[in-house]
Amino acid sequence: MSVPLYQAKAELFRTLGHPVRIRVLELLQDGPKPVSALLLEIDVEASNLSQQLAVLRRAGLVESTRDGASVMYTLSTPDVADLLAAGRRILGSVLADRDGLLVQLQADGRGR
Amino acid sequence: MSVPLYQAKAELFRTLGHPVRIRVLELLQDGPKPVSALLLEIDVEASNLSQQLAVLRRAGLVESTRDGASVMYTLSTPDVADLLAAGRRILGSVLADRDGLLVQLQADGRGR
DNA sequence: TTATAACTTGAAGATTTCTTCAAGTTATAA
DNA sequence: TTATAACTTGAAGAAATCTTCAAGTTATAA
Repeated sequence: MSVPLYQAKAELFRTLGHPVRIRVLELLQDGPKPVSALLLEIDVEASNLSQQLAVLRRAGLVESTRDGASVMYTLSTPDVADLLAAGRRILGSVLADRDGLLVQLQADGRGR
Repeated sequence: MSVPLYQAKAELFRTLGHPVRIRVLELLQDGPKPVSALLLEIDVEASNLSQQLAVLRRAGLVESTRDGASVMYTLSTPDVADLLAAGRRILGSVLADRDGLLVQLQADGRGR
């Protein structure tokens, strides 16, 4: 019944393995946001975003609370920021500047 | 046709999203190891391990060199360790939250 | 009450990823 | 030369994940 630790880790990383989910987490680093705000910044259909938010919720990475007609999302722990930052660093050392991604990465790092 | 940064990030995380690949990276943190040594510690068929090693190689996370009849694997950057450590921390805070909820839930159930 | 905005959900087909198998290298031992 | 150990590879069916659609909530405005 107990899930091995390395499997829990794999599941955590797999949860991050989707462009929309990555974007959501990055946007939430700046503070709680309603779905409508996420929709303005991420180019995806509402139902699709909802599906991805559900994945993040199930993994325990975000939490939602209803606020009137809208629903607010928050990172459930600020540690998520560390993970994203570590990811950025790895990309930096691993990416042999394919089509300028490295340059984007540097700009991104300074951004926040 | 450049790959957006957040997509590259998602691919990186997805690469980590497999128990065998996680274990390989963890084992390689202690230094280079031949496939035979990995096989001793990970319960998986040789061909399956090879497939997973190929995924890690394609992602640029590990490098291999032939040494006589055996093949040595190394982390291509020590930054990988940071990523795994960050993952561990998140798991810690997320599981702690979960457990807290579980306790609450049980207490609530007994209450009525 | 009715309508609408803001989201979520379940289902289903499309796409990816996994696991396994059979076959193929490369290096060394007999 | 032949055999064997140590790995890798391509292919194929199984399993998991994605995207989209239709339908359903919940809260508020008309």
